[in-house]
Amino acid sequence: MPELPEVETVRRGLAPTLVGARFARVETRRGGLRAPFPPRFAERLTGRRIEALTRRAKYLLAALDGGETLVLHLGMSGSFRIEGAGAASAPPTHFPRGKSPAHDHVVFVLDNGARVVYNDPRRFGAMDLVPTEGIDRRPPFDALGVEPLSDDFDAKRLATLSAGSRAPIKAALLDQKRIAGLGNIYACEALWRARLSPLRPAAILADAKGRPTAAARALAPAIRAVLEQAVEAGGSTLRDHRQPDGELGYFQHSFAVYDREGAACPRRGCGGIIARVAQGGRSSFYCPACQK
DNA sequence: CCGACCGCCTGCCTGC
DNA sequence: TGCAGGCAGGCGGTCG
Repeated sequence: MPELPEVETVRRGLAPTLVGARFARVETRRGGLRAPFPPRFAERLTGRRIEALTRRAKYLLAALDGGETLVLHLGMSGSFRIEGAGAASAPPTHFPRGKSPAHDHVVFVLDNGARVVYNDPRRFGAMDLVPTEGIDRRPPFDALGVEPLSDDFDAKRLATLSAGSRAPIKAALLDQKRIAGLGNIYACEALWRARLSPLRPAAILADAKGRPTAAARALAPAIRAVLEQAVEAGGSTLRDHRQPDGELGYFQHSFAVYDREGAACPRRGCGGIIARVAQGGRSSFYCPACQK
């Protein structure tokens, strides 16, 4: 599920339960996810206090006392749910599609009585434990681009990191080394808002001197707006665990173009039909009538 | 250096 | 109804 807004929603949902608490016990139910868990993972977490929970791109960072940070990534299908103290209700008896207890891979038992359970059917997620000191200078964080919701991101920055690129603009938006946190959905949605075709070369965002073009001045605010609105809505597909069933789960949202192939373009007076094209093995959705 | 492609996993939907 | 095939919100490695 998780692009930047979903990860931010998860962060906000988990923070009240996690921050200030200690890990009383950590259960790993397999040796790892996409990669093996680090050595002595559970033992190194046990007894540690979570001092802060932050987000960088699509990563969650739980800074612990003792100098290490728990790095979490949800991959394609990861989610957390909170059970016990701090949860809105009893453990769920109903799991959304695919989210069976068989895919509960890690359980964090906290000293405040809560259990934070990580579920991930496809196991594309990741967990690591790394020194907090200098974390930004080590992989994968050293390679991440600008945070699109930060003050550092604007049309000028977008132009700078696109100048001279021969990649399609859609591919450039998905490149985490340029902009960190955009995924397929919000890249499609931002391009629609900016009326730009995903097929155009990224280089059109900068002029010959690397200055932002009108396209960049449309796209940068569109990226920011779609992400801000999605965060505001609690993520497009995840609802936070303040929901009555106590679960971080699905909240279907309506998109302008994403997954709407064949539907009418929602832009007033456009009348176009949403198309789908494959780019780099990913689907891009756009309106050929109004996105040029 | 860049960009295209593949593999990692499982579940769900489609079409035959 | 059954089943093969395609597809999915991410990432990192390889190859040209």
